[in-house]
Amino acid sequence: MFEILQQYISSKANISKADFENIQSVFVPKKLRKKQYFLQEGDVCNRIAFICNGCMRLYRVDAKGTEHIVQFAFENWWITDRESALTKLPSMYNIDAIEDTDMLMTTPEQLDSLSLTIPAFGDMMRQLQAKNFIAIQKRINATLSYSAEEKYRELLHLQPEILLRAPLSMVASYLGITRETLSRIRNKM
Amino acid sequence: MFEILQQYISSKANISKADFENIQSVFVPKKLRKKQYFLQEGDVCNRIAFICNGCMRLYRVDAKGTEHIVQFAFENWWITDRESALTKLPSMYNIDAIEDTDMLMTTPEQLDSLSLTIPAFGDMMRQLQAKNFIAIQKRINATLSYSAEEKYRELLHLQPEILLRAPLSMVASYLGITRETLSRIRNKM
DNA sequence: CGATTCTTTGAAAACAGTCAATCTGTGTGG
DNA sequence: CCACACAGATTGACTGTTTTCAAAGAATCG
Repeated sequence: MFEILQQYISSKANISKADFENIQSVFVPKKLRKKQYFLQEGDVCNRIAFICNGCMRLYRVDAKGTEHIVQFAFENWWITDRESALTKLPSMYNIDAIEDTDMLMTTPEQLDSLSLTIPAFGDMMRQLQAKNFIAIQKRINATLSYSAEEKYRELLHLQPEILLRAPLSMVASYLGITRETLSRIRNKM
Repeated sequence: MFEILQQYISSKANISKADFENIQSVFVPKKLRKKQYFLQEGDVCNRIAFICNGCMRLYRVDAKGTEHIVQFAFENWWITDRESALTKLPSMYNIDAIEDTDMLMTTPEQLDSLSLTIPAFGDMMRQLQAKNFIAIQKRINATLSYSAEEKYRELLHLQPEILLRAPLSMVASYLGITRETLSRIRNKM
């Protein structure tokens, strides 16, 4: 699993072997079965995971019991609840695996301290956050501007991998529409 | 105007007078009239502004000509289009003032270099980005989970200042609903 | 095969959008 | 000081989209 992390890092930043040893040393490998939780609502999140293999989701359950998926994460993505990690308050989100998943786990604090001691790593993390922010802002935009069908078309265009790997009911939840509506849209197209 | 920035910074980070001199030196004061643009769609954004006084909005105009407000910004907020600033590509957003506004302008690059030379300032900026990310994630959540009325109630609860300072048509655009729907919701309550 | 999980379909109801007209308040110029 | 224009907010009637609820139809897995 560490090779995957190494490949990922070396594709994004110029980091020496020695530094990579340091980076590697803060991670712990972990496997999750499909449906297994990484974080449950009510728990404080003090972990962040790098996904080597598999697929996860971050979602919230509303008062009526309906799930709303905020984020999917695949290979070479990071996943955590930043809010709870920052505030140390119980999380309102759940994170679980939607496929059997291999990941490398560490804490946000350890990533921060790596960022300080290895500037190139810090730059990489900042780049990452910036891209993340941009992606999420685009999503706000899509949610505000588009009808159900347009949102689906945009997803098809920008993130087709989600459609290949997540069940349609989760795709619907991610788009903020019902399964039934999504089913009808697909049928029409 | 610089006193406002100084107050803001000293409330968030422990920074010496000398360092503050350095920080101050990269900012240029600028006044915007109501309706004046800070950024127009199609231009590359290479500026970031700290708002000392007034109120601005970041929004997109869709194919039908409808405006969608992504963000409001008030006193002690920063505003920019991170996407265009990072990619150096033309922006798809507009930023303008919805009140006469005093601001302090600089470039993202200068903030980055300050972050490197003054670690406490860098920490502050990272904290800020993290909070920003959390806020925007909550907004995704609201957009996905709530009906028009629930979104309005949440706004009333979490960001009442928007209702006090922005015309209702803009509030509606921010919530992703029409003026008319917002008007009817308010009437009913 | 049987059981679970996921997807589709239909009909009715709720919700929000559209269009057009009216109303309200504010500020400007005669 | 009044009349007018303008921007913003409201209202009503209508249309269209999406949800809801209930049922049935695939697909997957042990």
